[in-house]
Amino acid sequence: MRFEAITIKDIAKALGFSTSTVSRALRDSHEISQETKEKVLLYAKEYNYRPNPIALSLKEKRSSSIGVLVSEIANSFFSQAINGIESVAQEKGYNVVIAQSKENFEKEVSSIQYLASRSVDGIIFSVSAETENFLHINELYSRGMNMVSFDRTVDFANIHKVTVDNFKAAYDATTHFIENGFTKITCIANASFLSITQERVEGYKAALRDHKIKINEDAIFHCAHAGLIYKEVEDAMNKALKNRPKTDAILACSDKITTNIMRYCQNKKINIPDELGLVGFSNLDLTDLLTPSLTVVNQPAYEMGRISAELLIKMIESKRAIKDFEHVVLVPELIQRASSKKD
Amino acid sequence: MRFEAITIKDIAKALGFSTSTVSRALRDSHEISQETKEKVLLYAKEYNYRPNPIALSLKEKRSSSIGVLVSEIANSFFSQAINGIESVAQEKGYNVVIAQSKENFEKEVSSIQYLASRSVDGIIFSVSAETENFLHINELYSRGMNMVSFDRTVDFANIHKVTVDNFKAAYDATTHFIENGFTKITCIANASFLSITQERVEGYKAALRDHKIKINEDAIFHCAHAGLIYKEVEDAMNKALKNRPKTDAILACSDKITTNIMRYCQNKKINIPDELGLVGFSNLDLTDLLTPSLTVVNQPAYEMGRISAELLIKMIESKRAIKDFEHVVLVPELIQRASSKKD
DNA sequence: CAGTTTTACGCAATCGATACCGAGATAAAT
DNA sequence: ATTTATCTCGGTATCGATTGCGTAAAACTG
Repeated sequence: MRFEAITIKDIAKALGFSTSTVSRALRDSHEISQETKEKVLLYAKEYNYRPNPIALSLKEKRSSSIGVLVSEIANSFFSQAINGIESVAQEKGYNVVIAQSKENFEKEVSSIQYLASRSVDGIIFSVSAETENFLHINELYSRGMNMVSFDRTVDFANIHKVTVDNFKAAYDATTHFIENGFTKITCIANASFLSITQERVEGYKAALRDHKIKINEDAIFHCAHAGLIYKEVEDAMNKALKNRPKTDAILACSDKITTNIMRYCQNKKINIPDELGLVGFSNLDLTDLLTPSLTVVNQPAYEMGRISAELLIKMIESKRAIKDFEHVVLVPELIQRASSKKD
Repeated sequence: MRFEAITIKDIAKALGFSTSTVSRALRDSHEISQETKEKVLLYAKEYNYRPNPIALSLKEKRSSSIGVLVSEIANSFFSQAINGIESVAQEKGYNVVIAQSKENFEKEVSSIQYLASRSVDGIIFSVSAETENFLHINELYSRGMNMVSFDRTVDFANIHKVTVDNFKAAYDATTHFIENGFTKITCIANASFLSITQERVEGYKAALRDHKIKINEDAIFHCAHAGLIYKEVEDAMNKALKNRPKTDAILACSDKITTNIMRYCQNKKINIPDELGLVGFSNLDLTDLLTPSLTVVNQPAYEMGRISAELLIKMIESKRAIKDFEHVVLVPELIQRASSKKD
């Protein structure tokens, strides 16, 4: 079955005009008489005429749609970001096409090529946890695709980037621990080559350094699948608590890692914060309801999505190639709750 | 800036063939010599040729994309459902265009018209909490748009529907309460005209009836904005606990209502389950970590998304109009935890 | 060897909308 | 009265890919 819409040709035939006349009448051209315009507009309105965007896309060589590539939709951070992207896109007359990498490199490559082959006008992306090289991104980019990198960004110089100040986020979280009497702080983060991981780990180290606490590289763990798999978090926690019996706090550097650490502590009956302090990066809106309520680093995901979409659309609609690339850095919020405060 | 892809015309010009020959060579037509085919395929591969989907759409009168209308992406149920839709779409070569109603009727109407005007081949939708009439759906539907209704469904006879057994879900949850010694059970649900609300309320009532517990209409509350606004849940809770001082349990009939009730109880220092039992509809994966761990009705959102997409794509690709419409009813799962069990 | 079939390709229309160019009709200017 | 604008409108190419139809050359038949 097929949805049949009325075309400019139908209107032309019905009213006895040519398609060019109808087209011009609809676009309120000065070279069409008032009388003709009225007839056409009336008919168009009555039959609910809408220009076929596909025909327009072919003609204009643009599709008025933008692609979004994230690792997973069903992740509060990304769904909030998509929410922001979608809201701007709607305002500006674009639609949003979504693809997921599922933290898998091959799927990321095929997804991004899929988006490109679907003729999107631009792509907003956050790389997967397995993405060590950016050839696939670079290839598309150098062929002229408009792209904005957000959250987990890439090391190109000339591309718009929208991130949060991950260094500061981790620095503040670590400092918060120290100020609350925790000193044996373990950091469990995503894959080591991700931009966000490096920045967060650096922030963590800097805070320790500034407070004259010795940095122990064995107290830094990486989860290759972004904490998606419980076992990788479990392994890290086992090692963290075994290697360093005095570990008194954990800085969890991603949403899923945070959740899985909570689950681990519940399974192992580890009391938070008495036995172990916890601060996690999380965008879930339930963290205040956990027991103990969870101290979190909350990222302005919606805002990141909005800004990314605005930058991308500005780029798409720009007449000439962009020379000045922006790197927008937003400020994450440390929400202090019970999980990081000793009695 | 614009992304320039190689076209069939470029290949034709480069190799000295006509576009028809190139097209047929790429499609491995029998009327093209082996030699020519090899030349064309080699060149196409080298320059990474991909057919322009927009041109194909115009020709084939289909866009290979499906629209999804939900109330909110940043809702675990819907993001999981979209996840399922996207996975099927990817397999079958479709892309997914997403629109949100934000539980607002006007936005739903404009969003669905937007999707239709974007030439999607079909639409999967769940109506907003404000949607009392279905004229906008019916209008599109009668004009031949392929549509699948999921979750919050509509009362048309001839449309594919994918839902869960909401009656059973509420019946089982209520029975579970009763079996655990709760008898003064209040039900807080979404807007009264939503299909899911009616089914859940009926299930709740039936369970009471079957256990010879008097049904009190004052113990049934409706949240017009699906619990999105804290105040509406707060108001309902205030009335529930005031009007019926003996209320000993709450059946929360949606994700956001559940969360907000938790928040309310925390604010008011109401102990769950000692003072008040709680069972909520929720698809969050954190509910086991709450204190007390939350008894939930978990809906197979991912599966609902997959099935909806499969039905829709089958419909799109069917040669003739569908006559037999399916109503797929999945079984939600009651996960029994601490919030609904007295010591 | 004349006639027929097969092979291998090109031409042109099509999808819907737009825009350049041209042209008839009327009005205004010389 | 003739020329020149001006106003309105139509014809047609275009975007990229597909496909029915036509056809020249090669291969084959009797």
